[in-house]
Amino acid sequence: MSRAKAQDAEGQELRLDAYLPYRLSVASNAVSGLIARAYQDRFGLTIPQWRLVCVLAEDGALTQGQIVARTVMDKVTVSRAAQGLAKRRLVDRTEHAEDGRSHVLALTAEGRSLHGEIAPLALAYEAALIAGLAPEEVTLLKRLLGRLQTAAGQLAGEAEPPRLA
Amino acid sequence: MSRAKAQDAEGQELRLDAYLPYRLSVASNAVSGLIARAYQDRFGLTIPQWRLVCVLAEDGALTQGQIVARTVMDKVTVSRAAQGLAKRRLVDRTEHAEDGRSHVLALTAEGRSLHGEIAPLALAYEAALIAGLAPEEVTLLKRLLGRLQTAAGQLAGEAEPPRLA
DNA sequence: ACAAACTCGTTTCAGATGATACGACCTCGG
DNA sequence: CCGAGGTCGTATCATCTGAAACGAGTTTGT
Repeated sequence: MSRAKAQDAEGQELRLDAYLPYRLSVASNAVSGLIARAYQDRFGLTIPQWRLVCVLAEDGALTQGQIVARTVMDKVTVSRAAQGLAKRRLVDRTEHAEDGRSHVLALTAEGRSLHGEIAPLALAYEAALIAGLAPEEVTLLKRLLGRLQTAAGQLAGEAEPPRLA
Repeated sequence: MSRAKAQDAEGQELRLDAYLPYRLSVASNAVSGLIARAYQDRFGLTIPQWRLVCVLAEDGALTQGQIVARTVMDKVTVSRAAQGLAKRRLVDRTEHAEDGRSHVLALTAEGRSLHGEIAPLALAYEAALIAGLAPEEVTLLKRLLGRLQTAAGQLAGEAEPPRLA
């Protein structure tokens, strides 16, 4: 009995299947793998490239730095994705007028057309994934994911680990 | 108006910030990065190694094949994680009595002791991550993640993409 | 005006990842 | 038996990733 009490005091014992970071990682890998294969097979796009196309279609022309801030990608990843897209003439890189270091990225007509093709497929995948869920569950899920992300960001900023219970 | 109607018929337009696979990936990367750094810095464990330690502590001795089935990891990943742990004498690899190809992995005393050290930290991280959430929200989140995982698995099995709406 | 310090983006390098091929072993049918 | 085909785990390779160094350009301070 004192053993059970000690466990309560420490929080529950650890079970991998119930461990949130594990569940999150497994679910994310399953979904990302699915999506990645679809875009790769159908359009020859990697996920970073797809994200670039997507934000450029949404926001118009952006510098790489802005894309790094907008999406949560490393600047190296963005750089490579931009090179790949530029080589295929899906985006246009023009010199930034006011800053000689920076380039402005924008979709070409072909890039916009590609985005128009992929977007319905992307939405169909999302719809298929959440087919079994109630709309309010989806809303809540997205909100919770956002909270986890910010919580992880804050904890990463702190040098110290969380206090042990 | 006919334009808005057409959008409705296709489902909403695509916005990256609201796109579930994106949100999931970003949240997972943030959490995994945090956890990975913590285990690496404090105990010199990679995430696959940590998962191995965890399932061995939970389930006792297992073969690598069983671990592959139990966790969702590639057999190559498991193989390398097991080698690393064996080199540090945290797990013991003994020949399988009935199958000469297979090895049985089990935690050594040192491995169990390490697990005892990490588990509270792991739980503290989880607790810190979900600090802002209601308990029933956490339960629901885990269930929803499970559903996404199975949905992704099913879709990956099918050759065809989801029907466009 | 000029040098130090900073930012943008690329390159390089080291580590992680997973598909594939492989060697070793087991099993099953003849 | 024994050979075909399967499974367990490892090795190899090609790819992806991000940390760090770097060149080019800009800003700041004096």
